[in-house]
Amino acid sequence: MPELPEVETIAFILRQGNDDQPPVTGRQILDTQLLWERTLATPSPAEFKSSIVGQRIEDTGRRGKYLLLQLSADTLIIHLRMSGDLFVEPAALPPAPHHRLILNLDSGLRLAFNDTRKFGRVWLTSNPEKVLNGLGPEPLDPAFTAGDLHQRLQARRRQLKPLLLDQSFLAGLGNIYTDEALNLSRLHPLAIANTLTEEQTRRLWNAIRQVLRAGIRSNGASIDWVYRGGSYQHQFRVYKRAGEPCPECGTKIVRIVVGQRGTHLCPNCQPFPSLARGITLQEG
DNA sequence: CACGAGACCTGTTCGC
DNA sequence: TGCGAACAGGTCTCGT
Repeated sequence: MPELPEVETIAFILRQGNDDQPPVTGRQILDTQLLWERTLATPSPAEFKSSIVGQRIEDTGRRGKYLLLQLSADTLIIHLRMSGDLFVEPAALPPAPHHRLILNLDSGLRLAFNDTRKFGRVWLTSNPEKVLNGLGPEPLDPAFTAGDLHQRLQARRRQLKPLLLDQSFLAGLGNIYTDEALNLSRLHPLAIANTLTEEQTRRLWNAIRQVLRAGIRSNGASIDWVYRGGSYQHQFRVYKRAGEPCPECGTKIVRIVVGQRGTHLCPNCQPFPSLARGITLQEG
């Protein structure tokens, strides 16, 4: 479910609290319940419990789509994948359906990892770099420039959409924000990375950062029954809008499949780059 | 290096 | 109404 803006929002709420739940920072972990074993990537369930009990949650953060809980000694890393979510709730409640891991905290609270589809994973480690080291740059990092993006694109011959979804190329984009960024920058999802001009690259760089920042400002996007609190779905330009008019030109938005992912675009604003592909083939 | 298919899972929505 | 197919915000692995 969650992409960079949703994970950023969750990290913020865990740190600051909101109307629905108090912050978890400062709370000590008293006990754990692992309800679905495969949720725990590492270490073993026994080692997890003995290591984490007694540690305090010092801070929360994010890297790509990974949620980071800095504990007294270790880092708890959580990836929500498609359907994961976190709840801070009274420790006395019976576990809700789909709760996979519960951390009982002091003050009568617990932090519950709820994950309908069971794709989510949790790591407890003293060396978070080991889990995170394959990730590409953070798109909102001030050090990540349009020039950096251009250089990375020129080194690749893949289609734009699957490349932008590749977390080792750039960390944090998922299906929603990729479609939105491609539409905003007027680039076709099947355009080949190393054919982009500097001007097109700059548009893409701007668009990626713009949609991610807008997503964060809206506390992320909520779709169907998954996730809560976000409102960015009301600003979607193309995602899940097949058949509806493009906000720029009114042309009907089209849904295609790219790399087995539903992909939404305006065929007028994002024309298929047949010319660029032809040149590449002749040169290659 | 790049691509596609299949796996991992459960729940909702779509089409007939 | 009922029922199977398609689809869902992600990633990993394997074969070509």
